[in-house]
Amino acid sequence: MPAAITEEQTLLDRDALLDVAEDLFYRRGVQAVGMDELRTVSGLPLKRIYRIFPTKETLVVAMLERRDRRWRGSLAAYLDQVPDPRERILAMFDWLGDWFAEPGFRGCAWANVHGELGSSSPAVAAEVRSHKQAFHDQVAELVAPVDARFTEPVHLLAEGAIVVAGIHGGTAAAHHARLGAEALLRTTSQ
Amino acid sequence: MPAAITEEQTLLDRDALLDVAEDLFYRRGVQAVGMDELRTVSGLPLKRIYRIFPTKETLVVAMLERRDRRWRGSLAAYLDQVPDPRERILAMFDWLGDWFAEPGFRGCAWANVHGELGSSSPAVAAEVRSHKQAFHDQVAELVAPVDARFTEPVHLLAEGAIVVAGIHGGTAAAHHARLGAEALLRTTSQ
DNA sequence: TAAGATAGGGAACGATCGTTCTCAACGTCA
DNA sequence: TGACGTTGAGAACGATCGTTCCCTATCTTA
Repeated sequence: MPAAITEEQTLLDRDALLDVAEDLFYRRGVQAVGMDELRTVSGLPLKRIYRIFPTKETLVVAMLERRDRRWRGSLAAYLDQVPDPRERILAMFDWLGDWFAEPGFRGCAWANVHGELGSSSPAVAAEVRSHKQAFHDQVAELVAPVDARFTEPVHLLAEGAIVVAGIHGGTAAAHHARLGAEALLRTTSQ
Repeated sequence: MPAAITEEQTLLDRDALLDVAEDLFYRRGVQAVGMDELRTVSGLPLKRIYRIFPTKETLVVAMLERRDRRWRGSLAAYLDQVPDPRERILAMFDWLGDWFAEPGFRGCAWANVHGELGSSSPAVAAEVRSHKQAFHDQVAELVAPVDARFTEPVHLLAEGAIVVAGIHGGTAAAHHARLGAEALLRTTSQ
């Protein structure tokens, strides 16, 4: 009803909209959720949605961006609590296990979106690559204090665990990956 | 024009249709390819398509089934050429690298479809789980002659390599996974 | 208080989805 | 040869997609 929407309100709406979009897109896939459903669930008028995000594609990219910040931030905060470098590497797999155990866990949101839209939307594909690269670099920083040669296998164990957990459910993949990482780390003399 | 379609013709049409569906679904995603496009590209009348597969979902499941037989068969044939048990494990990563290098490689077809339809189609989700379980068991048979404790990490390295290669392209992930497997295998005394 | 600008609510747009139906044309068998 | 049954070609169906537009109601400013 008012005749002027503050910039602050726009940011609030933007965040509320991303909350709804992230939940629905992750649960059911991007193409299975229409803009009308985002309107219904968020309670925001379609006009406002399209003023904040001119297309569905930009909304998807923004959702992935914010999720990336939160996801990697949560991981970093968890790892910061572990002082020992070797234990910190293994803690990543504990963090993954906690994630897998969350209700509604359905694998890697970026990989899922990439499989669905990666070949038709360059913007989405770029955002997914950006996240995956950032996660890889985060693993590299985590592993470097022990032995940088373990960066790639540790990273691949983590990625493999995410995929397997996403399809089969449960936390077993995180434990298996952790055991694999332990075995690798043992190959370096202290 | 004829008034009776032989069972043999049905099998030929079925295979030709699965060829088209597998190619298009893998390249662009399932939801991005309509039944009309399958008709156009395959040259088969829509009526015949729906006689062979009563719904799009059954077509997707059949496509995944056949791809699973071929994919795992190709891997098994490649591994059969390698007599040494340790080398045979590493050869799996060479085979993955060859796969990653194929033009049009776009990651794991099963993971992609699972991300797109897994939450809305139980039949598709079951087929994906079946394939992933079968691949896991294939890795278990491959690894057991050396040391069964390496089954899970080797499997996760392979799954991780597939995801990373699907998003970033290139064969580097296969080489990294192979190096990781070599390091693991060295931890067991010959 | 009157004029102008912008908001919300939701209908409407053209396109496309998976699926079904119509109908003329043909092969098969009495 | 003629009735029947099945086919191919594609129109048509209702639903839904992302996006735009209309119109009334409200707030802001003169």
